[in-house]
Amino acid sequence: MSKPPSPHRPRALAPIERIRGVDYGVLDELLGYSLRRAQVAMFLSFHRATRGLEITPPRFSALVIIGANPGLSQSTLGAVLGIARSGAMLLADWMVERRLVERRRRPDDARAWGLHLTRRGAELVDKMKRAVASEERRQAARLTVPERRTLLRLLEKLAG
Amino acid sequence: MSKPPSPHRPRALAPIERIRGVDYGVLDELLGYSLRRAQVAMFLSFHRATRGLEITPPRFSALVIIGANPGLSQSTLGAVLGIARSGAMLLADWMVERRLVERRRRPDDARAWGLHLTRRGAELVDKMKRAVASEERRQAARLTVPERRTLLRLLEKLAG
DNA sequence: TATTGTTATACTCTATAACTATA
DNA sequence: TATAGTTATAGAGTATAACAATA
Repeated sequence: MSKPPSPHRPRALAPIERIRGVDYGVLDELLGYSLRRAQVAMFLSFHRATRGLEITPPRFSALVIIGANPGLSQSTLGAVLGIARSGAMLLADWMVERRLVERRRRPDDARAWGLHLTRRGAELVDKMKRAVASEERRQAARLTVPERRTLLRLLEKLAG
Repeated sequence: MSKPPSPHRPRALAPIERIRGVDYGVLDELLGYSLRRAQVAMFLSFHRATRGLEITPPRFSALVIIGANPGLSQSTLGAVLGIARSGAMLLADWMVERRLVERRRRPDDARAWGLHLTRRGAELVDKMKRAVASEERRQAARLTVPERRTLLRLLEKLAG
């Protein structure tokens, strides 16, 4: 790989500690705040799983989605991830540069690209899926198995 | 108020829709992804509650924390919010400029500022607390009351 | 030496807007 | 007219590093 030794900064990776002696007031009763804390915790878990790779949650999601939906257009990818077309394009550029994804013209619509995982991309996704799921299980070990299932269900219900 | 008509962009406020016909693969089973979707949903709820105000979740959290802990230092505020000292300072500047917060010297430590809500700040926080909690109840109406309580508990347990 | 606040700087992510090619 | 992709630009948020004053 002809990539420079990755000036990839570690970017302050620490959980949001609960500070002793501080009163969190109404924050402790708000879903928004609890969600953020939980999300930071899971982000750290994700980071442990993908250490050394240059992967972020949106990049991981994009690769998984492309793997499950070969030929997906960039616009649809953006819609799935909840980002603008222009951002989806940058994401696609990033994946293409690393030869994880290929753009192929679509026979049905000459405007759109179809995104496809390369062999290399598929292998990486498989590896990451396993690592992320495994590290997630480790983090979620704070919960019982039924609790984890309940949490997933309630989150889904909340997000609608 | 002598503030310009707020060049405050609305910043693409839309939920992350589930796109029909797209296979989400393993994402549907990962807590990380579900947490993000739920968090976006709650952010939108937060935004509806604070519409017109220039408030963001970190600013709201900061004001609540300062209200509950008068005299808090900027460094501690940063630790509570999980951001760097320099960012906590910018946050404090923002609140001081709007006369929501005052910096007062602390008798015990001449290096640190103590942060205090002004009258105006306290009033705003009270108003926002009610609005955010009320809008959150509306969003969380997708859940039953015990479900909401369970969700809060599981999130807390997960974040540790 | 360590910590608080401060300043300067840089980087990441993502949005908006305008443009082009095609539908 | 509408949509996919592209490009350029801008802004929010937050990090790191270095410095002064104080502990």
